[in-house]
This record gives sequence, structure tokens and C-alpha cells, in this order.
Amino acid sequence: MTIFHRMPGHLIRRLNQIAVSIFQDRMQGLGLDLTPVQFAALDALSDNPGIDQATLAGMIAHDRVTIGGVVDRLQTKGLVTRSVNEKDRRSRRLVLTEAGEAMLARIVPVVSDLQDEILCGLSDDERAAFIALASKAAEAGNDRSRAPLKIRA
Amino acid sequence: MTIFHRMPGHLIRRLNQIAVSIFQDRMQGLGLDLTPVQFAALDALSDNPGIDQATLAGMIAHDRVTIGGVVDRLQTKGLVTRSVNEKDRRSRRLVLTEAGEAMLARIVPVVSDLQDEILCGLSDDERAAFIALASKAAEAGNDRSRAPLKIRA
DNA sequence: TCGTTAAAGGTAGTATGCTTACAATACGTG
DNA sequence: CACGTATTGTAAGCATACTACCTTTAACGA
Repeated sequence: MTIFHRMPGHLIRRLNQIAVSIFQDRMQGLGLDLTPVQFAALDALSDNPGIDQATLAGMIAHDRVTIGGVVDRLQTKGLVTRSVNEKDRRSRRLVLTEAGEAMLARIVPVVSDLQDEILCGLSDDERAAFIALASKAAEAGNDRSRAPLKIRA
Repeated sequence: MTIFHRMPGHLIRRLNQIAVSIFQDRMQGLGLDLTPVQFAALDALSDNPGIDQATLAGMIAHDRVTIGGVVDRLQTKGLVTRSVNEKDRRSRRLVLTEAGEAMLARIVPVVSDLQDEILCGLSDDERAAFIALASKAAEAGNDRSRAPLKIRA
């Protein structure tokens, strides 16, 4: 065990690797093919129907290019519709299909449930402490990210 | 702010995004083109010269395929040599070049220093608490990852 | 109205980080 | 020794997650 393994950068990467793997296992268990970003996009679109890709990107802290690809795949799967916004022909209006809403309703409880599994090594108190610290750090570092979270006013 | 933004999975992804961005900024500040994985590989190889790609992958918790590509790029940059291990012709002996050792020596203090910046929103006590909790969670979830950490005996 | 600026989405290119599959090589037991 | 098995590296393919750049379109000031 070198000091490398105690560095925040490494630990955070490891936790992310574990979280993504657990997410994938759960989806596979349901026979679904959905990634964490795709879930985030569906969730944000359900709460904010009709937004464009750049706004969506800001809501879930991704860059526009990545979200373009994610929306492509959600559209191919029939979960999202993408149409030119006639009020601003640069942007695309994104709306969940019925299948998209149904998919989201089905997986929301699963995704909520799996969150505890990511931190299964921690007690309830420790998990709460971790979430509080992680929230604080993520908020403080928001502007250091390439794709900051942009919460609408 | 939806509940989504308080989910460990999202927070961890955000922290990783922030950490990678800070790493990239620091490297760019030094005029270098080195990624976090590439640093991890150089660090592990400096301590364990002559290991093969699979062993390296286990030491830094990545899969073999990813490390194959990383080593490719380190070799192209002249930081690592890769040669067939005559004792086991399946594997490749990886050794840092002088340039690789020099590069590592140059960036180790920078990388160590930047760790605090990742968690700049936390006080010293909070940062220590975060690291302890993250270490515990990462260790507990190690086997859930697709590429678990394999510490040599 | 014209010209500058800015914003949205796209393409191309790079690097992670995986999956599956396969060739070459080593290793085990019968 | 032969055969089945395991391991190393790699190829092909997919999905993030970016950068840099370009086109289209909108907004705004003079």
C-alpha cells in the first residue's frame, strides 16, 4: 500500500468505478441496458420536459457533446423524442416518450435502493457523514469541473 | 435540487470529474500532457520495475485492456519500455526509462499537492474524515468493481 | 438595418474504461 | 508426454467525457 492508495483522487476514482459497476449489475439484473448518465438524463427530462440539450447538460453536470451522444442513444431506444424548437431553431426540444416515462418509473426505486450498496462498507451514520462531506466538496469544487452543475434559478 | 443530486453515485461522479479537471489543469500548467491513469502507472512501475501489464493493472485497479492502451501511449512518449519476458513469453516486462523516472520525480510533488485542492471545500478535519470514510468504502466495495485492486502479498 | 457577439448543436479526434473474443503460451493432471 | 485449463496480451466494439472547431441561428448595440 503506497501513499497513492490514500490519495483522494484515487479513492474517488475507485468509488466511482464501484458505483458504476453496481449500477450496471442492477440494470443487468432487470434485463435492462441503461447507463448512469442515461438514467440521469431521463430523470432530469421527466422533471423538465421540453428543455434543450445544453440545459439538460447543465442540470446533470455534463458537457454538451457528451449529452448529444447520450440523447442519440436514448432516442434510438425510443425513450426520448428530439425536435427542433420553432421558437429558437438552434435548439432541440427533448421530451420523454411514454416508454421513457415507464422506464424511469421502473428504475427510480432500483437506483434509489442501490445507493446504499455503493457505500455498504459504512454504517448509517458514516454514510450520512460521507454524503454530507461529499456534497460540500462537490459544491465547493463545482466551478473547477469542466462541466459545472447549473441549477436553474 | 432533486434527490438525484444527493445520491452518492452522483456525488462521487462529480468529485471524480472535479479531481480529473484539477489534475489536468496542473499538468497543463507544467506544460505536460499526462493523465491520472498514466501517472498511476508510472508511480507503480517506479516501485515495481519489470512487472507485466496484468500485474500493473491489478496494482492500480484497472482492467488489462485499458492498461494495454495506457502503456502504448507511455511507450510512444518514451517513458516506458516494453519487452517480451523470456521466462514467460505471454507477458511483457515493463520498465520506466530515464525520462519516465525524471517525469515521475517532477510530478509526484505536484500530484501530492493537488490532492488537497480536490477537497478544498473541506476543513483539515473534514478532509481527514472524508479520506477515512472513502478508504473504508472503497475497500469494502473492492470486489464489486470490475477491476478490483490486487495488492501484492 | 448592419455588424458583432454569443449560443446551440454538430463533427472529428483523443483517452478512459469497459465487454467479448481469440491467439499464444504456460501449467496442471492423468 | 498429451490434454484440458488458465493466463497474457490484444483486437474489435461500445459508451462516457472531453477538446477544438465549424455551421446555423439568435440577440444586441450602434
